[in-house]
Amino acid sequence: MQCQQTDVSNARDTFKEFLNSKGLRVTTQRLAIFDAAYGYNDHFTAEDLLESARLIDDSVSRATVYRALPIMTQSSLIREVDVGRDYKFYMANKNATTFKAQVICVDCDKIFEIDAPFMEWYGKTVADKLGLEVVTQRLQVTAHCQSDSKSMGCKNAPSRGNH
Amino acid sequence: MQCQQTDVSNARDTFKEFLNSKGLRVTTQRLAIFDAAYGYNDHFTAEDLLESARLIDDSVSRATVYRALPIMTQSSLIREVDVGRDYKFYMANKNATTFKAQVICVDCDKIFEIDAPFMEWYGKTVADKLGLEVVTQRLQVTAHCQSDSKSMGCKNAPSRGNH
DNA sequence: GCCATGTCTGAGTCTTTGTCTCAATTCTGT
DNA sequence: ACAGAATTGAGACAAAGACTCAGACATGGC
Repeated sequence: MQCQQTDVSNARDTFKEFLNSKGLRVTTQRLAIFDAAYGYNDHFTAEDLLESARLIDDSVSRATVYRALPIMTQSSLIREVDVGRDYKFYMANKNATTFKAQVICVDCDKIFEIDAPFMEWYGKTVADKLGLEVVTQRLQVTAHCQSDSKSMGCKNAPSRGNH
Repeated sequence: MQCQQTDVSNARDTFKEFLNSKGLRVTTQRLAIFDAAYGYNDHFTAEDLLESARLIDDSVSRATVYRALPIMTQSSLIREVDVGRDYKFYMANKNATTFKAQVICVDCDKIFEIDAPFMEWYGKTVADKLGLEVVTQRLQVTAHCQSDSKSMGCKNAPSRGNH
């Protein structure tokens, strides 16, 4: 817990440095939004983030959250997690960035992340073969997870927003 | 070209059979939408499809297009291609269905598809390890494709909807 | 510590994708 | 051809997210 807090503080400083380096201003709203984002241990949506940021600073507006998200994503402190819905998920990039696959349960809406190290190799292969400069890679798996005892514990009916 | 037309006719018949088998009706609108979809040699959005379908039958409404898309997807004659935008792309499933990765150029918005056969193995691995029943798998790569002579030919500025 | 400058913000409006409703229409089996 | 049920079009509706603009506020220079 204490260690976690130190991490968050470090990340916060990194974020401030990032803002400075880009000539962007360090505002209380941006910090509130950042802190809210790092308060999650799981995935969250823009609307989730708005709500949490408002607990820290109740004046934070929707527009500011939507404006802050691409900045935080660009800083690599936050990661976009696309799960093929009409809205996006985000996640604090607390761990070292290894290649991950997202497993999305079609029944209970939960998102699991698992290592997919071969994606690094795949990215290089694509870059070589096609002469492209790879920017991002995403591997998504949708699955049922409610079937049996081996499963990761989802036995819930579909619902939205409980992440 | 002639061969292609035969393919399209076959697909049309397959679609009619699919509708019948599901107790769904064969309507002029559904066929117009289907023909419009098979008229594309590339990816298209729901709005693109609405426009093209109206060239065949100008009474086709937006609601009917959106209602037809899941039916066509279910029939496997059309494939959903998610590229992490706020809207979905679709594609006629003219070729045999192998596992594909989508390469999306961040500069010119073009979508290339390339074989990614190892995804089948990966799906099985995930299923085994986690006790999940895999439903779908998607591998997306975003990249710059305008850099050099080896590239696939995109030298364009960003723009939307030119597929 | 204060000021001027230019960035950032909040509130609300607007856009876009996609869904829903319901009366009118049109397939389909008989 | 007919009845009955599925389908349709038009438009209302919903939700995510972008845009606008006047007022607020970081920031660097003094």
